[in-house]
Amino acid sequence: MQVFLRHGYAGTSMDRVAAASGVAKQTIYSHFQDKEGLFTILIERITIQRLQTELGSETLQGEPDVLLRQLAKAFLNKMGDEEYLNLFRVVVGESVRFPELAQLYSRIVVQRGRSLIADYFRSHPELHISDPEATAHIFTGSLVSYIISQKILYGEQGVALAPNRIVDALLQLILQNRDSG
Amino acid sequence: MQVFLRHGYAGTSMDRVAAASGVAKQTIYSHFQDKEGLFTILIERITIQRLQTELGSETLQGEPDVLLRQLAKAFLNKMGDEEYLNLFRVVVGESVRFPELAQLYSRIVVQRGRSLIADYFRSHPELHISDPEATAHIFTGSLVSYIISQKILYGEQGVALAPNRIVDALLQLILQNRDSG
DNA sequence: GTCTATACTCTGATAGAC
DNA sequence: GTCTATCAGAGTATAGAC
Repeated sequence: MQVFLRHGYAGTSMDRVAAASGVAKQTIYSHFQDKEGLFTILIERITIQRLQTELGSETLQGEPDVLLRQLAKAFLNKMGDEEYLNLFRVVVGESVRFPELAQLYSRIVVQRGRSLIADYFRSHPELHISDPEATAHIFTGSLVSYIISQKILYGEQGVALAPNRIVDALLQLILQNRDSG
Repeated sequence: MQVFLRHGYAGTSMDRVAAASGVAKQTIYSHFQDKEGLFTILIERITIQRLQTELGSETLQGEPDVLLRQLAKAFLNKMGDEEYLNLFRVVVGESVRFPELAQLYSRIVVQRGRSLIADYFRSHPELHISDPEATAHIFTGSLVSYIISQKILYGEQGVALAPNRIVDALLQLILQNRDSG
């Protein structure tokens, strides 16, 4: 898995996989059909595993300004992890060759997170959010694209943009229309 | 170039490059140092070329609600183009192996677009945007992540989210605090 | 055309489970 | 003693960089 995440599908040789996992090549081929099957199952496994690690699918509760800020921070932390970045890189990089994996990732990670937040927005009508789904996308999307531009495209070595500024601006936009009561 | 964009770096053979470009392999090696050099120069070239096609680096002008909507639509159109999607896939997928390319992409495409919009926000104080740079990131980032989730991760085949809903929600958030005059 | 890398297979040997 | 899983390595056919 580490090898695939680091070198991508085409850049990974079965010899290296065997060496890294400490087993004989033959053993791998007795458990998995071929390279493609191994890759597919590994990515599937780690993607689903990520879901459980991340959001225990609990419903979100708490004061909007506190909870949303906390959520944003947790989100940035999780996605900033090197293993997570590599998973994203591989899924995006191989999305043409392995569209089912990309779709799995989309369903499991992206859509799940978005609807969790959308539900939260729906349960807080005082925020006056007319389209919770779209607003939830803006919330998560701003954070995802921040990680992409800073950590994946190494934009932080150019003009760095502090994470707090994104979070502050985002919360200001989302909360500015709520009832004062 | 088409071959690299479609199959990634490791997945591209020089034989195929030669066949696709209609020249002999030897000719390629007489013009470029090696596979890595060819790849680097091609991606550099198309990235820079994209900049000019996209935003002629003109300053943005016009009424916010009109201009921003128009800008968002144009943005979604450009990024939804298949060649553009493939460029993004390759740059992200190879960002560990070719960090300079990722950074070039970040500087040329991401940061340039962001500061163009930030400048526009700065020139419209009636919008009361306290952090133009961060807000510009939210604007572009929401659109980029929309394209990623819909077109790259094929999320549109799951729960589709109409582009208009994103744009509407985004404009509502950004414009809701402006002076009525 | 050359030389290397790679996906995948075949063989024979080793070791533990019952 | 048989069965099953594993291992190490040689071997094949093909693709690929140059």
